[in-house]
Amino acid sequence: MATSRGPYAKGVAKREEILRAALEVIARHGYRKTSTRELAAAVGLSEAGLLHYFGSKEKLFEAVLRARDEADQERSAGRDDLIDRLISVVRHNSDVPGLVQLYSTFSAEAGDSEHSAHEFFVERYDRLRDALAEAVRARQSDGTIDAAADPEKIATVLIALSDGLQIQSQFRLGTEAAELMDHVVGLLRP
Amino acid sequence: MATSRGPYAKGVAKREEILRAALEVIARHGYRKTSTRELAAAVGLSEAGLLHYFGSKEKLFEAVLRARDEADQERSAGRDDLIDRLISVVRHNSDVPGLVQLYSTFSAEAGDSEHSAHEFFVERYDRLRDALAEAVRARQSDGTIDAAADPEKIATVLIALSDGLQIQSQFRLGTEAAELMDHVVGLLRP
DNA sequence: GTCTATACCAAGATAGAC
DNA sequence: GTCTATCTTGGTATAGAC
Repeated sequence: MATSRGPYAKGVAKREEILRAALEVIARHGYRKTSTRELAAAVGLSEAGLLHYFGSKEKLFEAVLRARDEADQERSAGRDDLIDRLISVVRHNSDVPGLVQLYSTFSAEAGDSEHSAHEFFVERYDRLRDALAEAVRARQSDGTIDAAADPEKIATVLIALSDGLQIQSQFRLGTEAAELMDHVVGLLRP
Repeated sequence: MATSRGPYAKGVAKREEILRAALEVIARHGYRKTSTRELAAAVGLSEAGLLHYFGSKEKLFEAVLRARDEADQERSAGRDDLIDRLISVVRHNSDVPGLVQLYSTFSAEAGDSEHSAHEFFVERYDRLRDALAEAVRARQSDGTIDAAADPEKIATVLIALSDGLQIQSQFRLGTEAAELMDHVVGLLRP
C-alpha cells in the first residue's frame, strides 16, 4: 500500500501561486470567461499540470473561494464585530466584480446536492450563520439590536441580503449594497 | 434582402411546446445537467432544429425565465398586493428547486455586461423594484409599513432577500424562505 | 544512494454549443 | 460537422524520506 508523502515544498509554493494568479485573473476577467487553459498559461503550466493540483475545475474554484474567504478575514482582522466585518467585505467586493460573479454563480450551481462544492457551501453557510447569530446576541446585550429579535433569523437574513444585494449590484442599483446593509441593521434598533 | 414574414402558426405552437417542456425538464433535472441535446430530444427536434427557434442556449433559458415570470403572475393573479405576491412566489418556488437553480445561476452569470441576458435582468430588476416601491407606498398609506422608510430601498432589500434566501435554501435553512420574508416585512411596521 | 510519491507534459477521449 | 472546453491516460523527471 502506497503511503502518502504529502506535497513537496515546490508543490505547496505552486499551489499558492496558482491560487493567487486565479484570484487576480478572475477578479479582472470574470468567471465565465476564465478557462483552465487560461489559468494554466498564467502560471506556466499545462492544463494537466494545473489539474494535477486540484483534480477538477470545480475543486480549483472551490479553493479560490476558500482563499478569498481567508483574504477577507485578514483584511478585516481589526474590527471584532462580525456584522461590521460582513458589511466591509460587501463594500470591498464592489471593487472586484469578477470575484463576486464567481461566488454567486458558483454558489448557485452548487445548490445541486451532487455538485462537488455543495458541502463546502453547506458548511460555509452554517458557520457564517452561527457566528453572525452570536454577533447579533452581542449587539442585543449592548442594546443596538432589539432584544425581541431572533438572532438566527436575523443572521440568515443578513447573509441573504449580502448575497442578494451583490447580485443586484451587477445590474445597476440606486444605492450601494453596503449602505443598504447598514440601513437594514439600523432598522433592527429597539 | 428577404422581408421577414414572422413565425408561422406552427412555429409559435412549437415554441410554446419547447418552453413548456424546458420548464418541466429543468424543474426536475436542474440547470447544469440540462443540455440543448436533452431538450431537443424532449420535444422531438434535432439540436439545430431547437436552436432555430431560440438562437442560442442562453436565449432559450432567457425565454424559459420569461415564461416562468408569466406563469407566476397568472398563478398569483388574485392577490393585488405585490409584496404578498412576491412572498407567495417564493413559497411556491420551494417546490421547483430546478427552476430556482436556473434563475440564480443564470442571473449570476448574466452579471457580466456582455452576457446576452444582461439587459433582460437589468430591465426585470428595474421593473420589479419600481412596482415593489409602489406597493410599499400603498402599505405606508394604510399604515402597515412605517412612513419613514424609503420605498425604493425597501423594494431593493425585498428583492435581495428573495434572491438570497432562495440560494441559501438550497443548502439547508432553519426557517422557510417565505416565512423569513414575512418576518422581515413585519419588522417594517411603525 | 535508493526508491517511490509527487510534479509535471503530450495526446487524445468525451461532450456540449452551434 | 466543427470548434472549444474539461478531464483521462500514460508517461518521464525530480524531490526528498529513509
